[in-house]
Amino acid sequence: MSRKIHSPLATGPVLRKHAPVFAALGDETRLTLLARLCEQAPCSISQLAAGSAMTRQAITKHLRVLEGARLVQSEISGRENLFALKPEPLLSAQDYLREISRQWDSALARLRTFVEE
Amino acid sequence: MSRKIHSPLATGPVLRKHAPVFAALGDETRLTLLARLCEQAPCSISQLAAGSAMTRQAITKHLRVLEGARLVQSEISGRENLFALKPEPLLSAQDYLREISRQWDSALARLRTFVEE
DNA sequence: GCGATATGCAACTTTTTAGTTGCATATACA
DNA sequence: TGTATATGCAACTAAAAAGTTGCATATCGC
Repeated sequence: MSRKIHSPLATGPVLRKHAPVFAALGDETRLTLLARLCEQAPCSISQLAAGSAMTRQAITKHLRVLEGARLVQSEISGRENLFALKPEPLLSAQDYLREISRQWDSALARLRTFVEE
Repeated sequence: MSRKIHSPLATGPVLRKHAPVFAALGDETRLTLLARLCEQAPCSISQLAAGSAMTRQAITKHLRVLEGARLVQSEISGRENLFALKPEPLLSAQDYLREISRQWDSALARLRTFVEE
C-alpha cells in the first residue's frame, strides 16, 4: 500500500557530494596524511613531508586534494601553512556507506520473503 | 605509564587494503552502479548499461573495477554475466572511517585536557 | 541452422593524476 | 641585515584512468 520511499543514493547532487570524498580517500599517501593529522592536531606542510619519501610539492598537492574534499582545512600562521583534519565529510561518507548496506540488507530480506512464499 | 597503543590506521597492509576500495567508490558512475545493484539483486551487464548514457564497454570496465575491490561479485549464467553487491568491503571501509573519527575525537579530548590544566 | 542478444578482447584517443624540478617570495631570528 | 626555513607557482614528464570503436564468439529461441 505504502509507496516505496527509497533514499536517493544515486541522485545527482548526492553523487557529486560523495564521489570526490571517496576519491580523495582512495590513495595510500593521502590516507597516511589523514592518519597522521588525526593523531597530531595541526601540522605544517614541511612537517608532514618530513616523514615521507616524496617531495614536499607532492605532499602539498595531496593536501590540496584533501582540502578540496573538505577533509582537511588549512590556515596560515606566519610562514607556515598548518593543516588540520575536518571530520564532517568522514561522517557523511560513513552514513552513505551505512545507507547502502542498509538498502542491500532490506533487498535481501525482501528477496528471501519472496522466495519463501 | 601505559605505552600508547594507537591502532595502525596507516600501516602498509591496512592502507593497501582500504585505498583501492575508496578509489573504486570515488567515481559517480560506479556509485550509481552500486546503488542500482543494491536495489535489484543480480543484474546483467546489458541491463546495467541500458540505464546509462555510456557504452556497454565502459560499464563493463567500471564493473571490473568494482569487482577488483571486491565490492561486487560476478557469475556467469548462460550467455549473461550477472553482478551482485558484496557488502563486506563496505562494512570494512565504514569501520576504517569510524576509527579515524574516533582517533580524532580522542586527540581533541586530549588536547582539551592539556589546555585546561 | 538462423537471427538476435550478451559478452569478451584489443587497439587507440583523451584526460587526469602523480611526481619532479627550478625559481621566486616571504617570514624568522641571530 | 643576512641567512636559513617554509611555501607558492609554473612547466614538464610519465603513467593510469575513462571511454570509444570494431570485431570475434557464444548462447537463446524459433
